[in-house]
Amino acid sequence: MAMTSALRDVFDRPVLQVAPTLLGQIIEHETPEGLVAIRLTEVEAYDGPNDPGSHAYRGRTNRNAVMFGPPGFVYVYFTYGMHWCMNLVCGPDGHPSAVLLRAGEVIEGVELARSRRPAARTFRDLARGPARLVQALDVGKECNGLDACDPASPLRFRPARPVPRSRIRRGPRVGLANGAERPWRFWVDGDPTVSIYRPHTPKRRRSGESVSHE
DNA sequence: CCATTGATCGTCT
DNA sequence: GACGATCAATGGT
Repeated sequence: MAMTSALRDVFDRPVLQVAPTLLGQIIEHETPEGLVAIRLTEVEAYDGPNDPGSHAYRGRTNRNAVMFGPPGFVYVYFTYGMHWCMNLVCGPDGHPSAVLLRAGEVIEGVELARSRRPAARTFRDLARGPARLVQALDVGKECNGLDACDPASPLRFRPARPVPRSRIRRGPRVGLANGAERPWRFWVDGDPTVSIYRPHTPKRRRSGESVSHE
């Protein structure tokens, strides 16, 4: 079937163009428990083969396969042994780029989101961070490969008024060992739900563990 | 507010 | 075998 729709056109452009326009727009997940909707306040762009910070930098693997498909689909990955994060695939079919959804404001289903985020002390912490956002939505690996542009998909993109360019800031990406300096993180200036910046910290070896040759 | 640290396992080399 | 596109708890200022 032809993969065309006005909604998909939002994502079928270079990822650096798409990323800032997603701010202010909405991602929502409908489950048997109910609906949670989040207005995006922070995202990061990852540009496949040219980007040492991207999961697609070293080519296609089983994990990143969705990134190599058509735009508007959901790429979910597992990290740090315990967290899930979600992206929306951008660019033309075959170009592995995507936008990581880093933070947002819960605008529907606040009580449900709270029940899924017992550690969140405040409203603003419900989706303040990529793994937190995914937890508030109850997204996991079963959502990998879903079409966010299909109105029948449980996990879908809902267009809304984008944030004006004048209120958008950009800066280095978070938590990357390589490519962090590229200013491909975009956020809504002054929004309390934007995540706290943490630079990459290499993993420390526990004392007593051997150090390889050197 | 800030800095530090442990948790935990899929993925790739 | 090493390392994460992270978070929460803790303790200090």
